[in-house]
Amino acid sequence: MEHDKISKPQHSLRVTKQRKAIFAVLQGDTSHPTAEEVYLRVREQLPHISLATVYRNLKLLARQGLIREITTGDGPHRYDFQTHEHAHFHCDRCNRVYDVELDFSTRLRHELLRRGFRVRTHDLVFRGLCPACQSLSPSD
Amino acid sequence: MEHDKISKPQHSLRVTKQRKAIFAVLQGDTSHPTAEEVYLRVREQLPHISLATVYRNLKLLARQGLIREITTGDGPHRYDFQTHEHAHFHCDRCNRVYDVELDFSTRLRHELLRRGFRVRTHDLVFRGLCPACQSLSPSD
DNA sequence: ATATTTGCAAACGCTTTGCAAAATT
DNA sequence: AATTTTGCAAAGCGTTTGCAAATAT
Repeated sequence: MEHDKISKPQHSLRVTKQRKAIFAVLQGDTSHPTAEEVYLRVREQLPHISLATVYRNLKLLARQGLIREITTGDGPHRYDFQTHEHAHFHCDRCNRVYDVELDFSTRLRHELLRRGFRVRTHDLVFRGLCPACQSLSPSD
Repeated sequence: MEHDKISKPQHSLRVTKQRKAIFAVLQGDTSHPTAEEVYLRVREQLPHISLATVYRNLKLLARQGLIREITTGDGPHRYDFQTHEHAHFHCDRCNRVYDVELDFSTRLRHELLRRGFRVRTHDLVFRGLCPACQSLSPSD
């Protein structure tokens, strides 16, 4: 107990039906759902799951690097099954989040390293109007 | 809330002492303060200002493009007097936010445009350990 | 057998809001 | 005079947490 910090066991993730279901929902949903949206979809399979469990697992899975947490800067976090290098576009109008396949970080991470920063993750989020919303009248 | 910017009339910004003080604090503080921190500093000048007024004005000034709102993805928003193109680094350990002068968006914005997106803003936030925190033992 | 995980409810941190009074234009 | 802005308190949203029971290892 005097060596708490170093001797803590490594949180071995257990395979629960809730965890599996959450992961599965995300795997089959490319819309970058929020925790609430994941909850609603998981409930179709597990009607008694609690929202807290969804939040807990999304955080956990993200920390493990199995999924990706997206911070849009407006509203709730979004979750992405895709963990590979890519950016996002968040539409001001419809709130949809689009994947943007851009390879930009290799060079930039390198620059950060040169400046002495140890980069763990990064988020590149563009905001504006998506193609669909540009073709609508400004009022509706 | 979203359609404010397109449907509301010209919001002619009035020059109040609160607004001036908030802007001035930000101008003289390169630490990327939170709304709460701005509040505490403004209170030295205007002891009766309310936190709500600070929040309101920071949002307003950011919407006008006079200051920049930074979303770190963890904790409160930060505010930056610097509005020119640059990225940020948010330290996992000390929570400091560093400016990172990187020129990356011209090319990327161009790519987004080609894909039909109209980009209004973007945010690039790196996370990890800053130089100062790397030289400390993991426990303290 | 032990550690983790769950559901529930309550609390949390940050931010926004309704209102009447005050200040700016 | 008209409109915006303020301070206050209350509510809001998204998220986290303490707990005892249930479950996975």
